Amino acid sequence: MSAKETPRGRPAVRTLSDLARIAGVSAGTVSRALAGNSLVNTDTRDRIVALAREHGFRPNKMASSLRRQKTDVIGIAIPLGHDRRQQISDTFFMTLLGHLADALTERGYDLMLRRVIPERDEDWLDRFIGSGLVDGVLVIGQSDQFDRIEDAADGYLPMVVWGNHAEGQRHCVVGTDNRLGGRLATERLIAGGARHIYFLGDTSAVEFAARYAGALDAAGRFGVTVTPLTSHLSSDRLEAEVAANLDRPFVPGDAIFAATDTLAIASLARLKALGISVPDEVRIIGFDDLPLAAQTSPPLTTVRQDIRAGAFAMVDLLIRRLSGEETESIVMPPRLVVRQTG
Amino acid sequence: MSAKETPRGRPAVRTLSDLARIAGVSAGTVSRALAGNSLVNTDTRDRIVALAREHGFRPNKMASSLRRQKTDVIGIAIPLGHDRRQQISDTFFMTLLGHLADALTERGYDLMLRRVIPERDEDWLDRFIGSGLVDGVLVIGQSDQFDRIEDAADGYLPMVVWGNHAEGQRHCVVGTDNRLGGRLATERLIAGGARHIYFLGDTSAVEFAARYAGALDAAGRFGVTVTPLTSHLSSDRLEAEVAANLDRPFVPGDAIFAATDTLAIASLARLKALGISVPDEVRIIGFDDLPLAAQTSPPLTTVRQDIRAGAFAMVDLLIRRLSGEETESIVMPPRLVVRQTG
DNA sequence: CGATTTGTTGCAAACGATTGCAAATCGTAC
DNA sequence: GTACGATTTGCAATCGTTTGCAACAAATCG
Repeated sequence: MSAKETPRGRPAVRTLSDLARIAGVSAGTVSRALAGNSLVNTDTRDRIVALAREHGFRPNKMASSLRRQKTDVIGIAIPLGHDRRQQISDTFFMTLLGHLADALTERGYDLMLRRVIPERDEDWLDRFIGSGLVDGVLVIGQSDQFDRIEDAADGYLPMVVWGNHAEGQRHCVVGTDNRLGGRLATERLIAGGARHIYFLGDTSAVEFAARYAGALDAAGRFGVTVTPLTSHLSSDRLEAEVAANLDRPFVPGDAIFAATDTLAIASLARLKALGISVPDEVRIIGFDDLPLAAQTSPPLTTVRQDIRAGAFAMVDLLIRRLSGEETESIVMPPRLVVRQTG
Repeated sequence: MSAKETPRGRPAVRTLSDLARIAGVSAGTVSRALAGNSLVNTDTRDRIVALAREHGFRPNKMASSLRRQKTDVIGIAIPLGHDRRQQISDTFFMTLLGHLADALTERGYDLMLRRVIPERDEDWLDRFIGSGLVDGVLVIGQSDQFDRIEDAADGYLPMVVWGNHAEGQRHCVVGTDNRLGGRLATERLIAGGARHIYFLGDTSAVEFAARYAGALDAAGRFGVTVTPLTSHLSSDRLEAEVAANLDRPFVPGDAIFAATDTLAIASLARLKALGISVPDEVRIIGFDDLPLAAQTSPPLTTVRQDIRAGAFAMVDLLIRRLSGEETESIVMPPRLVVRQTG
């Protein structure tokens, strides 16, 4: 009982050498046999593969990674801005993550998830990149870390970021044209008679700032005013902040453009509680088109981001960058989905 | 330009030996210095740490893991049953995942996510465990893989599963008392006058089967009938299946117990579209108490699972198992949250 | 039958960090 | 001035896999 044993009482076969001894060949041969495609006699290979299966042997990935200088793991970093402690559970990011998992799995990569709080750890991105743990990095959301991401991008090719695209930026990004989206939503509200628009969201996040800017673009052209109402997304603050922000007298011509469906849905619920009719008294448009948007009552008018397409685009770009290509960013067009709230 | 260079043009310092040469010490000393707590002269340590920072050096985690036989990574496996292609984006799992990420990060572990399709890969769990990539494994949902999980648990201690607890099972599980939850929901419906209950969900998944069983328990005692209506959770089928299942004449005394809030919310929307009033004509109770449940209209009555507590419990158990303890399973009590639909 | 090719295998050196052990240094006490 | 203990440091083996190179056998050719 000195050596580690399997449940069935056989001494465990843990290394290539163990298996090699049993098979009566060298470790190198076993390695080649299990790798499949190399130059090993077919009979030997089959014999070794059979033995490996029988003993439940699997090669140690750490050793393999070290030797090959390749881990077949893609890192996914989720920077959580100071305010949004719980943002990782934000539906949008989670949906994106799900699709990324699909796309990466399909290509044979594992995902390593890292939740990051930038102000507790200045060095988060370089640490992740330099750890040798991952072959490439996907960053979900720029949060307030735009500059740090730019810095990292200078010395590190295999990185793709979900977020907003700014003129002349150096890191490769996939995202929706947030400014255009903001413009579309606002134009729609104005066409419906809005004279004063409340923008609900945290404009210190780059992507939301762009949506806000789009709203201003449209509003400016029609002489409509836009008032930002700061609301954060963390589930513990969201409801209270929305409630506080909507605790005001609404007058005809008021409308709400929410930076996110999550905020729009919370607003909808809040206004209903206040006895304010949507869309008759106040119109609301959201952003994202989460699956739920279609199921609220009344169904939410919103700006659609194609999350699935975005995820697959990110993975595609990353794979190309892994082989050295300097890919361009992709900005996807948003689409206004008109339902009943605005 | 022969060696790899940093953006600023210095030759890159990639290994302990590189840094050791610069610092004029041996690699071992650098290792100890960076590890912090060892027996190195304070001055030398500070000097080395400063040099490391200056050159942006970080030790290679692969090599470290290999040598220490420890990765500081916890694997999270998400088995996707045959029908639920997209289940990874199911809100419940995503919320759980978010909390797991919180809890693990707090303890200094990284997460390695693996989406798994059991019937395409019989060997998924053993492969994950044996890869040497992870120190321990959390499995999110048993799907239809109960037996395989049992097998793996025999030879592998550091594994904790989210799911249903069955009498005498060997793997350590954290979950809600699904049967009790089903009973609570059903009793409530019956107390409200229900004479016939439709169970909406896929009873081939263990956890849902238990909720169904709980419904039968309660119904049996009161002579009420329960009809299962199979509905899957994958986002591409959900809406259509719910629609099809609810396309029937409802009579007074009919009520719906949905295996999941997601299904309950879809039902709510569907009934509204059909002009059937909830809860006046049909009462609905869901399961999970997702954040959205409070925001539907009318707000959803549901059975609450404490996802956050569950996640932290899983991590806690796993940590204890990592140090050799044979922990017991934890079954958490569900709580009926009465809102307005049932 | 010797020389060359082809096909398989073994050998041993990586990959980069960690760590037990031995060696070196320093200070201090006798 | 030597001896002893306490710190610091260096040396070298190790984790388990991969892979270039050389060795070997079998097969082909002249």
